[in-house]
Amino acid sequence: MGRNRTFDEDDVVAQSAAIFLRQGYEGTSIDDLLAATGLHRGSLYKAFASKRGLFLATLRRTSADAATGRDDAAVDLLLVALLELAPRDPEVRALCGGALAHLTHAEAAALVGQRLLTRAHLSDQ
Amino acid sequence: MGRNRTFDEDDVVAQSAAIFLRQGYEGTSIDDLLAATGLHRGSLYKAFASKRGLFLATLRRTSADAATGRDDAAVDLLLVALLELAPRDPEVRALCGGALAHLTHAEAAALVGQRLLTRAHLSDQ
DNA sequence: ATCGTTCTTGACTGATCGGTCATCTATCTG
DNA sequence: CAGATAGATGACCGATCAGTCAAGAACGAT
Repeated sequence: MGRNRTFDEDDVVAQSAAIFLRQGYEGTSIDDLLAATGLHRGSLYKAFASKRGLFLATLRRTSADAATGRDDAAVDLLLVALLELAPRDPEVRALCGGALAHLTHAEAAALVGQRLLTRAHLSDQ
Repeated sequence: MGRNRTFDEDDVVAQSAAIFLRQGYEGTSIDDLLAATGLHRGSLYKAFASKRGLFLATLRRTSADAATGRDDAAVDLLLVALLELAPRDPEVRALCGGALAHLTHAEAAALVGQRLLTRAHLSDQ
C-alpha cells in the first residue's frame, strides 16, 4: 500500500558515506548530501529523520568492515565518528566501540592513527 | 602610537585552543570564540584576520608540545587539525608534519590513535 | 472509481554562519 | 592643544544552516 520508493536506501547510504568520510560531519551540509544522492529534502528526512540519523545509518553499514584493515573508507568514516561525534554522542560511541571490539587497544590505536596520518597526506602507507 | 591592546594575545590563543580541541574546527563558531575569550568581533578579526588565522595561531602555539606525549591538549588540537584541516590545507598539514617530525610513522600513529580513542571515551589510558 | 496510505517535490522558516565596517575612544607626536 | 594612528565596539550583511510542511502523485485495496 502507498507509493513505492524511487531510490535504493543502500545506494543513498553508500553515497552519503562517501561525502561524510571526505568532508567530515560538521563540514557536510544537507545540500551536499542531496546533491550526492539525488534525493529531495523531504525524502531524505522521511527516510532518515535527521542528518545525524543518516550518519548513523552510514556508520552502521560500514563499522563491521573498519577493523579488517582492508577498507580505508570504513576507517575514514570511523575517524570522523570518533573525533566529531563520539565524545558527545553515546550511540555513536557504542558503534565505534563495537567496530574495534575484537582488537587490542594498541592495535586499534595503530589502525586509526595510521589511517589518520595517511588521510592527512602525512604518510603514504 | 595609537591605543593599547586591552587583551593578552597569548591568553586569547590559549582560550581559543581550549574551545577548538573540544568542539572541533567546524563545530566551533566565531560566537563561541568571542564568548570564551571576551573579545569583540572586530578585535578578533583585527588580531587574527579569520577563523582559520586564529586556529593556525593555536596550532603554532601547541604543536611543539604535541609529540612529547605529556600534553593531551596539544595532541587533541593536532587531531582536530589532522582530521578537519590537513587534508585540504597545506599550511596546516605542514604544521602537523612538523609537530610529529622527530617520531617514526609508527610512533606518531600510536600517539594520535591512542589519544583519539581516549578522547572518544573508548579508552581510559 | 474512490479511498487511504505512502512517497515526492520544493518552497519556506527562523536561526546561525563567517566576515565587514562605520563610529568611537585611547594613546602617541609635535 | 591638534592631528595621526591603532584598538574597541557592536550593528549589520548576504549566505547558508538544519529542519518543516502543504500539495500532488503513485500505489494497493475495496
